Amino acid sequence: MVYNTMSRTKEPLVTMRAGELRMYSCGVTVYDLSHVGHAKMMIVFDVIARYLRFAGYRVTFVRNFTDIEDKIIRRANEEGVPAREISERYIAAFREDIAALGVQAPDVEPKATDHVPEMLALIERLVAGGFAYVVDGDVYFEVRRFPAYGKLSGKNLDELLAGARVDVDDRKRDPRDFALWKAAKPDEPSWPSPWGPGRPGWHIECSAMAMRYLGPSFDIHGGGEDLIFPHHECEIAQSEAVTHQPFARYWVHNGFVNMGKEKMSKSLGNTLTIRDIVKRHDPEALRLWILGTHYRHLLEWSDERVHEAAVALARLRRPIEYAAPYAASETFRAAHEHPVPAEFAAFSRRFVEAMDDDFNTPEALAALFDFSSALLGKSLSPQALVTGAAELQRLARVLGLLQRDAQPAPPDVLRLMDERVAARAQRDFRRSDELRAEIQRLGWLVEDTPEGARLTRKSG
RNA sequence: GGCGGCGUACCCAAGUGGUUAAGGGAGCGGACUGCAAAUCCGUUAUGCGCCGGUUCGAAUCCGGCCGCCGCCUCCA
Repeated sequence: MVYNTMSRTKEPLVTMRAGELRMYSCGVTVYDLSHVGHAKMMIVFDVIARYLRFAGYRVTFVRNFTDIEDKIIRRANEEGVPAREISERYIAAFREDIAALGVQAPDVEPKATDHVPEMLALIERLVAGGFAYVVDGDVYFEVRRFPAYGKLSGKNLDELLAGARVDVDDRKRDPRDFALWKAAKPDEPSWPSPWGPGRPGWHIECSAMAMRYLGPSFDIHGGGEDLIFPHHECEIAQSEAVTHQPFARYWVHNGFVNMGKEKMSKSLGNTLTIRDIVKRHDPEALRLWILGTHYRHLLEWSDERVHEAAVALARLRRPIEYAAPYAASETFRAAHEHPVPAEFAAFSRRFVEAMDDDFNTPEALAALFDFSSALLGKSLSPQALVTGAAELQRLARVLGLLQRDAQPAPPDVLRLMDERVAARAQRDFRRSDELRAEIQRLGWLVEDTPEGARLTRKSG
């Protein structure tokens, strides 16, 4: 089941082509560093894509870059460099940031400026079909000609007009009409067009790129909830006016990350960049924190909550650390080929059921935590522990968690461990404790167990 | 004003008609330990913003009220 903004209900997921799923999600406008809000959106759609693949779909995932836009141009003019330099700079920064978050690259990452011909073709068809009109080199979509306008956001045209704070531009036939093409102003990048040099409006790029890579009608279209109106509403209008078929079947929108009670936004100056967060938190902890709340719900930024997630992550990971020595040994080399014990099947089933229910990651995580407890609690056979831990990791990876295998300790840590074992044998606990503290400084935790001391990497 | 969302324990957060209201964090008591850590056991909501109603039965449905938030303008 997937919650569809269009119907405002959860609907069974039925793809247009059996076994195949085509998905488009609106990317970022590259004029500045990305913040936690972007991180949430990227992680949410990363998990959706991962899960759909896990569930057996052949997924084609497209996510664009908006690399021509007012704010990019303004910034370029401020710095006295070409717009392209700004967009390239922040595309590179964006890629670095989300790679640090473990977000997998989509199948296609188109840039708006590489698809101007496709946009022009679309606009020409809209003009030819009477859905758009030209004024002084600008081209506007005439909302009145598309009666379904408002169907996604639940707005009706009259109310839109009543509360209209839209820019009053008398050249437009109606204040609600939106720009498909903007005539070039001095000092702006421009492309030739049948209506003179200019640049594309914001909405048309997504229609053009989605259609180019996914066809006129595809399965899932996603983005932040703020894009429902006007962005996605406009995409639907301009696309469906041309194609006469549903642009996307399912509209999926993620909830925001707030700073305190306020929305995070550049204009309020309360953004927190991904880079700043990654400096002080394990990226997987950030991911766990984000996935601990349903994707459609609002999240309030808190360093404390992310820290708690780091602690929880260590717990989740523990069975993998415990299983590592066995898994590495010769005897269990083929452990992955052993079937997962039946007693663990319930956890996998619960995980899948949760994810099938509109990507309910909090519930899926609960299943993983219970799984983890089951692996830690009873004294399992090494074989059960190894296969169970492998299954736990396989599921966690669908959420982008527990990506790393347990790592062997470096030689200097092992040397200190040997020293500590010797000290303890002589009941020299003072020395033993010193060594334990020393090892901790190197990033490893020492746990004494009946089977001897165990080393685990410190996390969070 | 229009549209939408939220209010569940000390904190975060699932659950949207039916056994004892998930899970994580935090606290407290205990076991284990040389001490720890980890783990385990016990414990912290007879109640899910408030008031009514429907029902054999509601956190879940309906009505009203209170509080918080988002969109309607660039925004993930």
